Amino acid sequence: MEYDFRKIEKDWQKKWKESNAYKVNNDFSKPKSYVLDMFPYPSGAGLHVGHPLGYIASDIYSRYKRLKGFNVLHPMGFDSFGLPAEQYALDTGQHPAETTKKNIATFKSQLDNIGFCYDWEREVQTSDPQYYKWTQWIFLQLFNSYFDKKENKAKPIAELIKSFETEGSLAAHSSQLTAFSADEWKQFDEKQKADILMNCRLAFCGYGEVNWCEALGTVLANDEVVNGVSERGGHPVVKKTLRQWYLRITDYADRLLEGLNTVDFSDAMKEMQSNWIGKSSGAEIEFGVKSQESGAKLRVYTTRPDTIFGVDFMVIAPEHEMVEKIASAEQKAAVEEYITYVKSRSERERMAEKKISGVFTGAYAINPFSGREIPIWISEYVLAGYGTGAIMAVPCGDERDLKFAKHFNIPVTNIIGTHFNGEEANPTKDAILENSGFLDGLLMRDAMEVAINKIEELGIGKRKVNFKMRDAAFSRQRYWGEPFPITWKDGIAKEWKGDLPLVLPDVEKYGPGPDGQGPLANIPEWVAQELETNTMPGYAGSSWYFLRYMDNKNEKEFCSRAASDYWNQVDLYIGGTEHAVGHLLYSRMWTKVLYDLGHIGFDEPFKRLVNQGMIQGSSRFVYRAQVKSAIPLAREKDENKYDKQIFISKNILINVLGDIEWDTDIIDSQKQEEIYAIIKETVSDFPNLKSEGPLTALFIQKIHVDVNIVDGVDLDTIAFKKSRPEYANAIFVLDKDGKYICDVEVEKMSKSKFNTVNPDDLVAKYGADTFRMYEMFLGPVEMSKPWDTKGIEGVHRFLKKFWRLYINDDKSLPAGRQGLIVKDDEPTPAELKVLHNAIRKIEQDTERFSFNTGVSGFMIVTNELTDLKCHKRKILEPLLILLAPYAPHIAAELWSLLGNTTAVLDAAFPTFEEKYVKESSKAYPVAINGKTRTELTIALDATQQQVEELVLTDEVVKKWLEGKPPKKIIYVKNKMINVVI
RNA sequence: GCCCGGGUGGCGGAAUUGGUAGACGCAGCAGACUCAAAAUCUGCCGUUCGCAAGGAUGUGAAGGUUCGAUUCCUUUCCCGGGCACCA
Repeated sequence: MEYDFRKIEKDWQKKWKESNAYKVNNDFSKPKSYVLDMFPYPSGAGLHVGHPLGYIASDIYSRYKRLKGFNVLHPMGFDSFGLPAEQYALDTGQHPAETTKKNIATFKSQLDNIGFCYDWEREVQTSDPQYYKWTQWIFLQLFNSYFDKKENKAKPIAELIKSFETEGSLAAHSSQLTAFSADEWKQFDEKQKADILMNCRLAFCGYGEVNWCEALGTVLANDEVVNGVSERGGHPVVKKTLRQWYLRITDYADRLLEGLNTVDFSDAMKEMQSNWIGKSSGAEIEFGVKSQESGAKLRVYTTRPDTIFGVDFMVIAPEHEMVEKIASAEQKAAVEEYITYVKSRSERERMAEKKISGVFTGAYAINPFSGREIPIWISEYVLAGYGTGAIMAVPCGDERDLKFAKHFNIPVTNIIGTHFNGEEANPTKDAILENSGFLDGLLMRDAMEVAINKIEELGIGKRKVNFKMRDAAFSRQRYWGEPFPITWKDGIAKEWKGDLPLVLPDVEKYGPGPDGQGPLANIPEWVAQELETNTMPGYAGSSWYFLRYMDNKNEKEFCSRAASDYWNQVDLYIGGTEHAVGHLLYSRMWTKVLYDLGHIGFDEPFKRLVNQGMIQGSSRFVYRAQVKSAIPLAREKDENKYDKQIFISKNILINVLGDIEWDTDIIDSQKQEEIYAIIKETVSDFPNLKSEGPLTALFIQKIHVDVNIVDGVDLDTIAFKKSRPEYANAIFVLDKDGKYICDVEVEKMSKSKFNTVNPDDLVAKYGADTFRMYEMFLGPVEMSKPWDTKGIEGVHRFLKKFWRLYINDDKSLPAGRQGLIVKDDEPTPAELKVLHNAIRKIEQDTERFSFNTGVSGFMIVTNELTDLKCHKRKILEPLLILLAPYAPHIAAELWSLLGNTTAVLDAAFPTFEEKYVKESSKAYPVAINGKTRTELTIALDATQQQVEELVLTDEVVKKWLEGKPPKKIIYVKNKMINVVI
């Protein structure tokens, strides 16, 4: 009886489906565990082997928790709104809903193939009107709320309106609001009131810059812009200001920061989030400006007010409102030219730029303490959105400022004496200040307070806490997203009065609307209702989906309070670090808002977060030789002068060309001759280069080849010929051993690089259990690594070996002697020790997410029990329960073959018992000066003195001591012994 | 540029708290079984010197702390992720 994984897996998947084995009930009597994966965007390319890495980990953990007696919620769904489906619609005219539906069906069948324990009845899809009904509802909660700065929480905006009527603007506790009295408020007209309220709402409208592509008439995402032009078509892209929705996430900055102390995320993750929030304290200082326009003030934000005497120049953002006002007549042209240049640059480019650029405005700021005139510059490295969009530059203490000063020959003032060497800036806070007027002689650390106090005293600035984080842009000029339930009349935004959901209408075409508006602006009926034409961004639906899984059929509420009180926080959330600052911060904010408004009972969504690494693609390349024109321009159109395609094995090229960088497909003429000669050996009718004329040359191109037809680096030449019609008559120039060797490179896994591996293929060949265990065996879940299918055989072999502990599959034996060989004999102490070591190992490794070592633990226990020839029920039955989370199908089959009528899914995880693994002695490594030289078996309760005596009688130790007494003998109980000589 | 990770044999990786570097698996080599193949089993397997016993060396690089460093500290190189409209 062989391990027939195909039959076993098919049968069990069917049984589990029929018996609803994965159905999760809101059974409030049991302890709960909520295990969640970041749900996928259902791309047209389908699932590749990178996707399931986290899903398998969470599936193992869910099944493990179930064996431990928990009611486990482990759902799956789809983040099904998004740009790629819309782009596909633009290209093909197919409705995104149609393609999305198709893609989801593919994803689901691929997921089911791997044997996950999802309860599909709880599935959510963000583009489903029954789902986005509640996304819209939550948006309205945000729209109808404000952040009460005093209570530090969201409250209904109706309460604010009431307070305005009695207290005026004081009620908002906001410095940004222009002051008004209660009476004034009552006098305001509707528009004035609406504008003030808009400044308080958690979801509000403002103006923001977008990547505008005039030629395409549309707004582009950052990754659709490459080197300042559109990725599609290469059209110019400029900044354009559009009305946009925003979420006031900055009001939650402090709570988002503090909340990190209450969750179990990695330190790296917490650090990334707190850096993103970027809380800093310092001062805003106003400088008088000497320019054509008198009375202008320049407000800068600095975290180092103690360095105010070291300011040698100011830098303001090119977008800064003062630029036009202060630029001098002589500098005007230069300033305008610079601003035009900056307009064409993306924010990313501006920050990543190593080259220093900038222009002098011709104006000067006045240092309020020294009266010094400080030149005001413009540079792209200062962004308008950060702080005040203006900085005071202190070159002796800031590297970027120093580089700028050096580049433009601005003299540098040293205020920190010997701490500054003139070459490198020193950002220390521990220097004694010099050249610093009233701060002279103070330690910088202490001078900060002194400086701020003085600044406040003089009324030229104030203490200020600043956040780097900006409010989250929440609208897109796109079709495939949630419509806003908002109408606009006379410039006033109002809640749409119809019943949610406000359904996304069909459109004729997916192209942009007029004036940079989204496609919805093309629908007369939509516009006639004065509905908002923007749609919500991708992260809207994903900011709260974990709540919907708890109660996804609820038609009255987004999630009943009973369900959210029970399932509560996600106990374990798995996903990639690429979501560190986007999705995670947004969903944390939404959770806090829902909590503040009393809709849920917790204000952090994810209790524990585990990051899964990226699976990269390992691309394979072949080298193609062609005879073409030597002139680059002509070569583009030029046909290959030989009618067959010739591919040369990598090693042959390396022998001739060395291990060179392949950034060009042209090789020098002498090497061409050598390669030509080699080709000629295989291809006798290959055209003579010279006879084709002097303008003809040999070109070698490096071309991606599908990894699935390469075994390691050996190309399957027959499969290759079949892979494309133009390769049908390909000729291979092979190595001496007759092999075609491919080149290898690690890249992102993507269809276009032919390096994707479909889990379906591997499941078909080795089974889901093997696939699951192999993905885990690859390495730690958190680590990124390139995919390599080699090695999966080893895991498959292990499962076959495991099978043979239970079943005799020796075909040479008569049928009667094949089959189950498990006996009811009592196990020996050695066998019990092996089992209990395994229980401890698997339990620990599963708890700490070390699935790779868990798999190797299974291999070890299988090897050991095979060596012991152990076929005893009391050992092998508990072992099946250990294996069930990792390889559920084989475990279920053997469990049932052992005669069990209950499901292994609901067995009880075996209990580890110390008594079976207890040792009385240990083989200690004995090191001389830290280098292990021998081993001594010593009782675990031995004293230092006993150990020293034993060690000194050892022959190996004596040899190293050469008769001299040791300086010291270090004995660490249960670890090691070190003899110092 | 800034922030966060990672770098250990031919390859994936192990070493959980500073304590035997290379568990487990792949690949490779040698052998057993077989008419043969597949499957399975046994042994070897970082580099280097040595017949061997044994020694030297070795965790990206350079330094440091320590009886002892893959692990801690400093400097540095390379690779990956993020940087606000991909999801």
